[in-house]
Amino acid sequence: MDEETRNLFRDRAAVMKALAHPTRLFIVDQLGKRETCVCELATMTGADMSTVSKHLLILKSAGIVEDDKRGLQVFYRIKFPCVLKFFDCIEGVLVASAKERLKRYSK
Amino acid sequence: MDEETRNLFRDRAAVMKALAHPTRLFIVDQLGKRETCVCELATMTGADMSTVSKHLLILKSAGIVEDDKRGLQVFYRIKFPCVLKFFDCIEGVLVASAKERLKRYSK
DNA sequence: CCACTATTTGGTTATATTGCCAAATAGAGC
DNA sequence: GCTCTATTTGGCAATATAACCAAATAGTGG
Repeated sequence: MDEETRNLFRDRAAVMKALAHPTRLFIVDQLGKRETCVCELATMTGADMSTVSKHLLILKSAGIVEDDKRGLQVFYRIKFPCVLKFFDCIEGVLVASAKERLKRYSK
Repeated sequence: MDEETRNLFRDRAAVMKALAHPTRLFIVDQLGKRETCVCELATMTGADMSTVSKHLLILKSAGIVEDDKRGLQVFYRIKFPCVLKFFDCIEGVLVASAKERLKRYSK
């Protein structure tokens, strides 16, 4: 594997990494419905606002979301809706795993 | 956010996490082309075979790949090709980020 | 059974991530 | 300017990940 290939997969992994957290996935899912401010996301997730803010920074740095300050509040929205479509694929993986587990135990 | 929702996003994140590593992304990409044995993946990635084996276990536990032992070798193949389609989305995110960075510096 | 090869497992150390608290920043309205 | 609210930033302790080496396991062929 050459340097360039290595860099390509490092960069791709960085984007995936940004998505690889329950709270961040929830946030992305929510932003897929409508743009939402930090305070509301904090209430929804039950996490500290500073924690949510950091999660949002991670998503923003990865280029997945963008923000928009209006008055005191900062609204975040999703930049790449294609990310949302991936959830169905994930869901398929989860369902299949659950079925296999079920089959294993019922034998 | 109720317990059930929390669990759902935890499970989804677990799958994303399995994908959120350069070597594992490379492996998934390669398995998308053809099933491949551990030894060849080790050569391709330049990583220790034990390291590759652990990465494969992570992907397998997540339900993304499956294995098939034939003789001394263990071949891995992808179970959910839809994962591969997500790469295009990621690529879009990366290209957009690169463009923005370029624009910022050329001003 | 022995030697050889492919793979997995265990263990250790280094590094990265997370979440909380406290403090800093920034805009709104009196 | 002061105060209140929303957000971000800094710092720290707890936890999770990763990579390497060595050792164990498993199948092959003499």
